[in-house]
Amino acid sequence: MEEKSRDFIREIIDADLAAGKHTEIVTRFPPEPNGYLHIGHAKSIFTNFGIAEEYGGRCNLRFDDTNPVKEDTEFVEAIKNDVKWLGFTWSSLHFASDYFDRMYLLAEQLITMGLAYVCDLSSEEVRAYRGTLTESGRNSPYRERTVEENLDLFRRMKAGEFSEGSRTLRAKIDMTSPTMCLRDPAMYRILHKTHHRTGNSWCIYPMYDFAHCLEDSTEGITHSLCTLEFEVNRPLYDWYLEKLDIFRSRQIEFARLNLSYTVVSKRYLRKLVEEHYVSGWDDPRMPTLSGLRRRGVPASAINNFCSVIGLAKRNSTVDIALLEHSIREQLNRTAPRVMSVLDPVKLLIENYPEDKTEYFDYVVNPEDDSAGTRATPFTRELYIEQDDFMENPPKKFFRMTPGREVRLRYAYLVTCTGVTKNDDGEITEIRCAYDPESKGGNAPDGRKVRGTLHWVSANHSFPAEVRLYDRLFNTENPMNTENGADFTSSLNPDSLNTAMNCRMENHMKNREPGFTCQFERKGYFCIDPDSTPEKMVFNRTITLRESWAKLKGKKK
RNA sequence: UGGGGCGUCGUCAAAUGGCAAGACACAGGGUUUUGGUCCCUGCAUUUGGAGGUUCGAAUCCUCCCGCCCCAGCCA
Repeated sequence: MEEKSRDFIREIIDADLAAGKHTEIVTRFPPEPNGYLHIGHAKSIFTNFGIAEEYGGRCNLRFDDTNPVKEDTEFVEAIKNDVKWLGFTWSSLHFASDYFDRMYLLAEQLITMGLAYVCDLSSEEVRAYRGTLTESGRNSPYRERTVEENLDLFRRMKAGEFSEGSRTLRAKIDMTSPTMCLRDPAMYRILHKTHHRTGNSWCIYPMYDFAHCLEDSTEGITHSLCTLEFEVNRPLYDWYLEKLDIFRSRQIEFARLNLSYTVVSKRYLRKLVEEHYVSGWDDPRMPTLSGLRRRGVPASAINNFCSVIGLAKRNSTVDIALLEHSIREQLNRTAPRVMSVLDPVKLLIENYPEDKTEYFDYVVNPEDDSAGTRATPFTRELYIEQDDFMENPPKKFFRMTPGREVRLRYAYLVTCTGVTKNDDGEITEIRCAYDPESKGGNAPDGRKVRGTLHWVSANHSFPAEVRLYDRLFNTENPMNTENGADFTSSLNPDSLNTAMNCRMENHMKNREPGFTCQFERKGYFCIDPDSTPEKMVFNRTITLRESWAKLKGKKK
């Protein structure tokens, strides 16, 4: 059985189950439809859906759409799509706005119980009456209105008789409470705004604290999992459910995900999009689920990452290397291998017949025997990677260099015989001689050949665009800037480099956007939706681990 | 300086009074027709600090220190 230790939430659930509190575990993922989902949400999705699945229970998808000024249906569809992509199926789909009638009735009930009142204080006045962290607040002058008056006023609020912001419905709790949210929190505010689902049928909208616990309770959510910042709101969550005497959902808070070299906050991601630092919510550099998907990150890698980082209450920042590891691990197992030359230079094999074409067996995926082999054409004129050749190489460089023998993967051993340069001194062509006895790349006498190069046949390849992505930010904590500078000052100017003249093997021609593969020795890539049959576009998902790059860096 | 939380390796994170897991990162070595993968090895005598209880403490007690959250008619 599973040796893995349980996190504190599963321990609580186990205890609740043991105590006979529930017969079925019900959770929910409750996004506000005001932006796109990001990797932080993936953690919430993974735990909410994951726990429900594990306990044989249910998990709902619920849109927390109680604020019409921020929300939009555009986001609803995108969010549903992202949740499905991660591989989860909601038990049922809900909208907080579907419960507006019920919430309204429960609000009236609280008024009737003498536990809520209509307050005419302006927002500034409310703030002044609220007190501070160390001084208690004062009662609103409207606090002692009669039930009848409150009911009448609240109904007229609903009917649209009052202007926006002129009144609120407040819970009557305790203005002296050291817990700020218990100082007569607002339950309803007046907002003469069109809601994306209810249109103009409402002009009063419930506040989060009042709405959320009712949504959970209504759906029979047994464990309402949310992030740490809601910990201080829990007394209020419990207060509403207790006073109304309805199903008691239990709120449990866990630490939200922070990732190094990344910004995970809707507000800042929105800024990146709106001010065009990136091409959109699904820009492959964005930590949004749509961005990661377009980048070529498999859903399985994200889920694996979520399981590896664990669940706890302490604030932490996960090293992005952990995510990168999950991505490589997944892709290594599944991605077919391809030889593509990103920065081509011509390689001429002088002693190879001009009109000859040979085909070599190419292992599609060494990690997956069932992927089989493919025939790859080899001719006299090839392309190789420019940085696989150096005229004056440093120590430990064991690629091509004048006079040295290297292997052309799966084909032959070749020895560099010279180079051709243009007037600017740039290398336009590398020349070499092959050993006909080394067919397949095997040294006939067992001589050692350290370097192995990838290549494509000039006449059996086509040009394509490749977008080389790197981290969006240069600093570990982009929010931590020098003397108050904006977080955009942490942006990595080299997060995107576009290579326009890459050479692809011909068999890549018919592949569709989303197709993922490994360009050998280079990294994992996928076909971008911008791709057309005339001009294919690839995204680099992530490089391979590069001990050579590390070595180079050290020498410098 | 009110209230609510949290401090275990560089980064995540277990251990629930009985010899401080694991992963990532890092370092070294081996295999290799990808400088990839894979495989070995090393990496906290000590758990924010100081006392105390105990045969025995990361776990219990006391005091101290540090960090996070709350003063929206946002969620």
